Amino acid sequence: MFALVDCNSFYVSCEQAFQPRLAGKPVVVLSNNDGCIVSRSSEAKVIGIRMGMPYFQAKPLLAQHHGQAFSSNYALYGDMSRRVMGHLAEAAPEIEVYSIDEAFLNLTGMQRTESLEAYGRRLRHEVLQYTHIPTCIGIAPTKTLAKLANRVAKRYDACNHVLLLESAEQREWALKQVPVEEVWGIGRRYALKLHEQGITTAASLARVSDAWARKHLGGVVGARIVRELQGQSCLEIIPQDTDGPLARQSVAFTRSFGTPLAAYPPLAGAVAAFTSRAAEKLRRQHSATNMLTVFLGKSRFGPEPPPYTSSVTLNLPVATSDTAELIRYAQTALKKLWRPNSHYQKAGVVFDGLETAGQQQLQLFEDAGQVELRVRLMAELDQLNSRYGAGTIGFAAALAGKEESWAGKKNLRTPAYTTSFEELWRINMDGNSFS
DNA sequence: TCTGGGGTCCTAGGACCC
DNA sequence: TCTGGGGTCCTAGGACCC
Repeated sequence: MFALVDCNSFYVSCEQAFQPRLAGKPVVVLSNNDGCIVSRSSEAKVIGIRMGMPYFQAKPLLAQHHGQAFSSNYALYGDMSRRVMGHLAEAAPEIEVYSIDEAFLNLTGMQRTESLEAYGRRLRHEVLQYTHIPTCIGIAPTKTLAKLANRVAKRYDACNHVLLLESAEQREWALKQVPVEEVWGIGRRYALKLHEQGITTAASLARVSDAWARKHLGGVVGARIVRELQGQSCLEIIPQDTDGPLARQSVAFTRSFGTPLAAYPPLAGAVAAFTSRAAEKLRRQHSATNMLTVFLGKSRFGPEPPPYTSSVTLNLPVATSDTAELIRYAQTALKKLWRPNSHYQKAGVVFDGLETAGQQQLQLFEDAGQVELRVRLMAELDQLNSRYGAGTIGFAAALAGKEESWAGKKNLRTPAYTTSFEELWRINMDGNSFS
């Protein structure tokens, strides 16, 4: 059996954990650049604020209902996530941290001491008590059904945040409650296709043939979804080592600009800065890259016609994680990409083809001592930035045009209460209130 | 004025080789 | 008249996730 533990309105719940006065109010958290809504309290959902809604549209609604918006504070959310996951890891034999606010648990053998339903309720209570983060928990024989049970638990008050699907009758009932577009793995395109076929609920999707699923829902992926809905487990828990960051197969840093950019110099500055940040991520997971992509994006809402993004990919002769070297390659890519009289709204740098650092072959004629020196320089740089804050030290190329043009907005951010000494939670000792 | 960011996996089709 | 076929590798693009 699998459990899927999902934090409710996670970013908003993190803000509420430190500001109890926000309880019961419409509260939202904004995406980077304060662009759109990425997390909503249930009160915010009720007044009609949709996921992904641009902030400027949500603003009047929030004002009217005395709600509040916050810029996203990833230092805080990341740390709160680690606390929640740490507790879950202690409570189950195996855990897969699926996203910042979700985890799958393997519950094999857990029924011996208490019922799975009692276990789920106890777990939820403990997480709430230790972290102030509310969760919902779905428990079922497959990961896809556990996700579905979680959905139903979120929706029906009668479930009281926890739903166990054990018998065939329970499963059939739950499948009927969930629209097909809410099944894990069914996105907008597939949902449209399914509706055209008269398949509107998870229950009817569970009855399509293997061949049909293969043909119309992306091959093996679709076939797997259907089997999992039928109760046949096809997806295992993917555990990860708990110390150090999860090693990714690609690493990216992309951002929208504060204002659209046409001139080359500030774009070059932005791309250099984004390359630096992506290279830091690379080194943090002890990887080196042999493939670099730079892309530029134009506004989808402006007068310019599609395509909205264009990119250039370079295959590197030797895998590297050296910021200076990567900035040089990125500038080469940018020169190929940039067109005069275009107004760019965003840019990004992506590294693919990752290898474990230190395994790369030395380039012919390259001086080993020189390489060693560069590696140490990067390590020093990372340490300084980690101790004194991101961007304390970096490359001059990454500064061009920053303040005037490409740096984004983040005007409504709350303090990083738990990870920054400068921003610790302050308790006002001479009054009765927190400040 | 103002519309996010970072990932994964899969398939189709071309290039290339024998 | 007759013009192979199969395997592998790579990449672009689609679809999905949170």
